[in-house]
Amino acid sequence: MVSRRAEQKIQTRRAIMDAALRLSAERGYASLSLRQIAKEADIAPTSFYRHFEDVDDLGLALVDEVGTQLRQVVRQARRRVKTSGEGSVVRTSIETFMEFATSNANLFRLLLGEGAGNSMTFRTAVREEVGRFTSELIETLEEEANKQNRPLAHAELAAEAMVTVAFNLGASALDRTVAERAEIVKRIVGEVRIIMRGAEAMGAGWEP
Amino acid sequence: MVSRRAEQKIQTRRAIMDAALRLSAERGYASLSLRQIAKEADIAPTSFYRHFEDVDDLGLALVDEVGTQLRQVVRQARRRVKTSGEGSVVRTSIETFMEFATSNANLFRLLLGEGAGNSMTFRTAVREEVGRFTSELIETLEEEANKQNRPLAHAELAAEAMVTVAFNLGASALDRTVAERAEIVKRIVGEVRIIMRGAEAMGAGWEP
DNA sequence: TGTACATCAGTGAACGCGCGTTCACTGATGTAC
DNA sequence: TGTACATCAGTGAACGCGCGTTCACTGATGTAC
Repeated sequence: MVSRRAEQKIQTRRAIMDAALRLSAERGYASLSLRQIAKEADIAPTSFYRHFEDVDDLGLALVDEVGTQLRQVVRQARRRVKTSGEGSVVRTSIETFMEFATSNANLFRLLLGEGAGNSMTFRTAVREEVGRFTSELIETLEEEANKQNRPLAHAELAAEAMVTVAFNLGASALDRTVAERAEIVKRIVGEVRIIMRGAEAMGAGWEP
Repeated sequence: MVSRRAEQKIQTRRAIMDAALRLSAERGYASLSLRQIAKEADIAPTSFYRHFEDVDDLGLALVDEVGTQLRQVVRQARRRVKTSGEGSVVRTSIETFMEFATSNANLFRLLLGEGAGNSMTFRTAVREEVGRFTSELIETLEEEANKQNRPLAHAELAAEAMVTVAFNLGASALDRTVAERAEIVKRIVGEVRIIMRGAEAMGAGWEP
């Protein structure tokens, strides 16, 4: 699979995916047409079929890609904090996440902008990708709790709430101006802190 | 505006809105076509224009309707708890909310399933409706905090996080079986409690 | 290395289809006198 | 009350358009000998 032909094919596939991302940023993934994508990618509409079964199949490939990238980036940030030993892991994760979301708005919108409105397969794929992300956050929370000897109640619930807040407010930030976006990031950090505090309070057996 | 003609017109308008809701439950609002809606409503495609400017205009009317209904229902539940004096206001609100969401799945999906992927006007309208809901929750939280003499920190952030969690997990519950749905409701309640606890902990000046 | 054949990414023409929108219309309902 | 006219919700034909998909093709690249 290193022949000129194979390389060319991979390149075209890439062009199609990039074209779809560019278009979905403008008009949303749900309204993409095969012909629009083909035109944007500079290929004949019929050539699309050499790479994907249909537009939905392309969507799945994109969701997979954005999910993988996002988890990679956040994992790296977490590792950086761990080894350097400075900064809060949770907070750094959120900041890195928002950075990624902002600079990969097109990819990210795909993961969140479009919960419903699309085919069932697509929705399921998105949900799984978000689930994978949540799982990694649960692990991080539990590790951190053990290390600091601060028990956490309901790490799964706390993680799910954090991811839901970050992803959804994060998605809403993409439409906004830079100033508004900064404001939203502040709110996300504040809300995640409240959740963290609540989980710690419940873990400590603290009763109001 | 009580003439036979006017009554008829209102009835047809209702038929169009109901048709759109039925169809959007199956295929999602974003993929509705004017002709499909007209067919489902048993009118000629051209008659649609006697009631709405275009499909987007119909969407705005639906968003307005579902938002108003939802706030009304939750407000009533809150009042009931207040006057009877039994049960937690917050918890009852969530339960009522989920009941509404479940039994008005079509309307509700419209409010949440479709954050992006649609026109900017539509997204803005949805956001405003959710904002109105959040505002009412903030008031409730503050009233409750005063009454119980349990100070709350960042009521706005806490309310936003609660609404985000409830709306989004709530929306994801609509696709599921009854058993899975019950499970999700439990998770929402758990997560909202964590948020509540966090806000109280921060308000009490509790530091870990 | 040269030749003959196989592969296969990319193509262009053609298809039938559902779409949104326009237009001039119909005929029941409403209004003025 | 009866008559003449105005209103206007609902219509059916027609339009041009972009859509997804099929098909037989081309010609560069790859492979076997």
